[in-house]
Amino acid sequence: MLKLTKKADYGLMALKYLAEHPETVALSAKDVADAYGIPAQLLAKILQLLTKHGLLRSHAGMNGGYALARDAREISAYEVIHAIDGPFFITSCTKGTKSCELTPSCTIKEPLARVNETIAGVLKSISIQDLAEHEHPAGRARETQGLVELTL
Amino acid sequence: MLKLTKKADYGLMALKYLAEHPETVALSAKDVADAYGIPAQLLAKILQLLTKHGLLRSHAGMNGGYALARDAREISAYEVIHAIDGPFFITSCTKGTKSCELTPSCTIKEPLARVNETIAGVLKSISIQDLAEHEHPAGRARETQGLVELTL
DNA sequence: TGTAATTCCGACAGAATCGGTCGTATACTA
DNA sequence: TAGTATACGACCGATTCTGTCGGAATTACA
Ligand code: SF4
Ligand code: SF4
Repeated sequence: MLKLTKKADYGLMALKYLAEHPETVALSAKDVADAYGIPAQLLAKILQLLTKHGLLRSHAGMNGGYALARDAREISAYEVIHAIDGPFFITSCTKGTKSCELTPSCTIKEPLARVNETIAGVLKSISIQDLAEHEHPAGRARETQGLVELTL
Repeated sequence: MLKLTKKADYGLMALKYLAEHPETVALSAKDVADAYGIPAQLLAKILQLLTKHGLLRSHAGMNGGYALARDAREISAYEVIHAIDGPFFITSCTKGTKSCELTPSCTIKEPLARVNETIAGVLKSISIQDLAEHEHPAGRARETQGLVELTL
């Protein structure tokens, strides 16, 4: 139910971690996994996905690892989710293959498609940088403020 | 992955259908199920859930069925989802029971909680009425417009 | 009073998705 | 050449989701 997968969750954590260590050339999957207690092999696969989608740059071999492919503020949460979990749809229709078979009779897929766009917009408006900035427990620091318009 | 369950989907369809038939006193689960091709017994259980949460009023026996408990514009998509799928959380933490065990080390749950609130806000701003109004294929009719604010 | 329609409820099974592991191949560095 | 790290695919157990079944309680109506 409208829930992020843990893989996406882990991916966001990892990217944030990388964003917080800009000085290092590259961090290995294991480094990041250990920092949070994420299963290392699983995170490795996630980082590979992110690399394949151009969000990270990887380097094999000793002292290898991963680094952000662009500035943290140019990577949106939407991209991360999309890279890890595939196309973003809140409904089962529009899902390319295997759409729900009552698509023809369904009368709410249109409005839901707009809801989908709205939520996607929210996700697109959030950058890794935004996640990293808010260490501050009390959020009294400069606040990123996005305005999302919903037109049904 | 950030996807509506089919139950919630069906629930929304059913409520919309009820909203479109205000003249009838009550419609049986089977009536609605047949109208769209939804498995009848499954829809029955869904409608029962919605009843238990006060979104519908039910009446057993012959000529019984379900009717909206309030005006269609007073019922939000959020309530429907909440009634059917339970508490709304995009993350696995904050989920009361069985939270993800790396909640302590996790540094993104705070920002994600705000994203959660934002999306919940989007859902709350959508009423059954909104869904029902937009039969019009080309959405050039009066548009419902909500503004959702995202503050990370 | 009896019967049909209908809600109500719990249990359950099959399917799909998800989380995580393993094994191996490949690439890079020293 | 040895060691470190990514790359990739197969696989499996756990969980969640979808849908079905069976039966009990309610109500209308003949
Ligand atoms: S078609 Fe209607 S029911 Fe089927 S998935 Fe899309 S929205 Fe949900
Ligand atoms: S704690 Fe962090 S990792 Fe665990 S669910 Fe919440 S957000 Fe995801």
